[in-house]
Amino acid sequence: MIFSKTCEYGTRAVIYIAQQTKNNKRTSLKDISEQIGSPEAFTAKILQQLVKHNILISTKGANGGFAVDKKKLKRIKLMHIVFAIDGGEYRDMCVLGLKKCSAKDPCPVHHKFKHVKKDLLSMLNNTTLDELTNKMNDGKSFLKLD
Amino acid sequence: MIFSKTCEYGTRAVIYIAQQTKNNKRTSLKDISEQIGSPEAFTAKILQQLVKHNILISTKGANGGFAVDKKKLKRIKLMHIVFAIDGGEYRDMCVLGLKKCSAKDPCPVHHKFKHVKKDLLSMLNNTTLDELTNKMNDGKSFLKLD
DNA sequence: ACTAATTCGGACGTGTTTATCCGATTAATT
DNA sequence: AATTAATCGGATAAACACGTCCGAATTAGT
Repeated sequence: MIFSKTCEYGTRAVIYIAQQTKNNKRTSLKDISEQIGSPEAFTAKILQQLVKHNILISTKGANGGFAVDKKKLKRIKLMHIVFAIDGGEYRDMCVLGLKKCSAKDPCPVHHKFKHVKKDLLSMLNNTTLDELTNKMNDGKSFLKLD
Repeated sequence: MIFSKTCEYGTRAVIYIAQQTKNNKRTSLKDISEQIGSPEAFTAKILQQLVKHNILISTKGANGGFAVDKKKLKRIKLMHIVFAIDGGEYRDMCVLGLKKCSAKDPCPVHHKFKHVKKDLLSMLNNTTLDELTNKMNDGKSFLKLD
């Protein structure tokens, strides 16, 4: 859909990990993939990527696992996760796939789409990890639904 | 990006064809793919699909080519093209990729995303082919930019 | 009738995303 | 020291999206 599957799994994982972090728990790959309903080995790759981008902290060995730096919970935005995985391509996306679609040289849909794009980007840019975990803890949101 | 490449090419093609139709010209695959900058053979497949979905009319043989039923120019919406190619998946799309994300059982991003989704869908649902070709004829929009 | 221009349909090839597997490494527990 | 539980990194496989090729069918013009 709008984001790659990698990005979807990655975001769900980060939210779950952040939630556990708030409860002072580190969480393992196995636990994560079970809780968010994602393939384990594939999720491992995604988490590695997020560690490299300093969104997650990992510790090896027994009792190891993943966590989020608590100080960063309010600083990390959805945008950071999405950009870490899918790259910054969303900035200049064009509905019709033109490489250089701009206000000056627009595709026919440009001006009707720009508001949607702006809203999407500001949503990604304003939604914090902290906020999302709160919704989880309220018990009113889910990371796995079939 | 947001739509598949197939869908991007397809939409560009339909807009170009509609523009030619307005000038009472049928247009050939070769012409189309040149004008919108898409791979010819691949575009052929997409156009076939759009013919099957009654968005385009094709005529075989010498002097053949593609056109849009003029009476439909104001009836065909961006949505119809997108749905014909990518399917109706956009209706229930979830940022986090959950199959059954809804107001009742939402993912943590659901309520922040629903406005964006609504705007996107209404944009697709309100933008007519006629309107898009007008922007082309004004010379202020492009279907090919590199 | 013949030729040229075109779409149609099916098979095939390529590339990217999604996904798995396994050995190496690290750290806690016994 | 040995065992166990975990992440890391590289190779590989499967599925899907993207793209090509070519012969068959159709139509217009000569």
